[in-house]
Amino acid sequence: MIYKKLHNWNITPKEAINIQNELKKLLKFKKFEKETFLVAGVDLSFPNKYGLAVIVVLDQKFNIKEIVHHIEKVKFPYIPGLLAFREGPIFLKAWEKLKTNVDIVFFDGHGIAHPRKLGIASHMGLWIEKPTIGIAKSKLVGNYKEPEKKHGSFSYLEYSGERLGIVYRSKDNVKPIFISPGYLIDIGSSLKITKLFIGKYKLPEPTRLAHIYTQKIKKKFLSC
DNA sequence: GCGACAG
DNA sequence: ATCTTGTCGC
Repeated sequence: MIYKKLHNWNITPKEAINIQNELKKLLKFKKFEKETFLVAGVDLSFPNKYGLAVIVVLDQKFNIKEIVHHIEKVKFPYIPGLLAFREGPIFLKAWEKLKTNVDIVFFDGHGIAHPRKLGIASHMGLWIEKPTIGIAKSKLVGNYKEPEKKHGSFSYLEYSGERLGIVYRSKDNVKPIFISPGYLIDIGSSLKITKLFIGKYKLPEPTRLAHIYTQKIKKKFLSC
């Protein structure tokens, strides 16, 4: 798949923050209305000094339609708030190898639930020009009330007077997941679509499967 | 200055 | 994320 090159990746943390402040002005959100669609889940692992990105495409019945991956040396450190500058470039190389035209992409991390409203899901959404949703296992910023222990319960994640995401209990008695829209989708649709992809586990199938493959391919890579 | 801090 | 086995609890 193709994408729009919005800026260089060879930059300093300070420049990265400036880029985020500029890109957030381009964000748009809307209701997702397609009835039939394909989704993709993205995740990365880090064997040694390398970054390994995996993209798994699923249909609405959780059937795997395509899987692609890409490995290359990581060039940016992990800094809270700047995750996209570490994982984004590697994900985009994998995206180039993808042949299936997907309708929504789930990322491992936040969307607009970010200090500058530009988490990795929002950032990559702007590059690939597709609706994106951020699925994080812990919060980066914001306040919220702990959801009830029963699966299906949720509360809102608020930051600087705004509702940026949802804290959703996907299964009984498990830590909730943090759902936030990335780009071209609103909060309501993000929750609705995410619910459709929760199977037997806490994490939605797209990112859960991407994570499994990220670990599997990493082992092969390390053993040869 | 102190605490928080996606993966 | 990564280093790593068993183990407590639903």
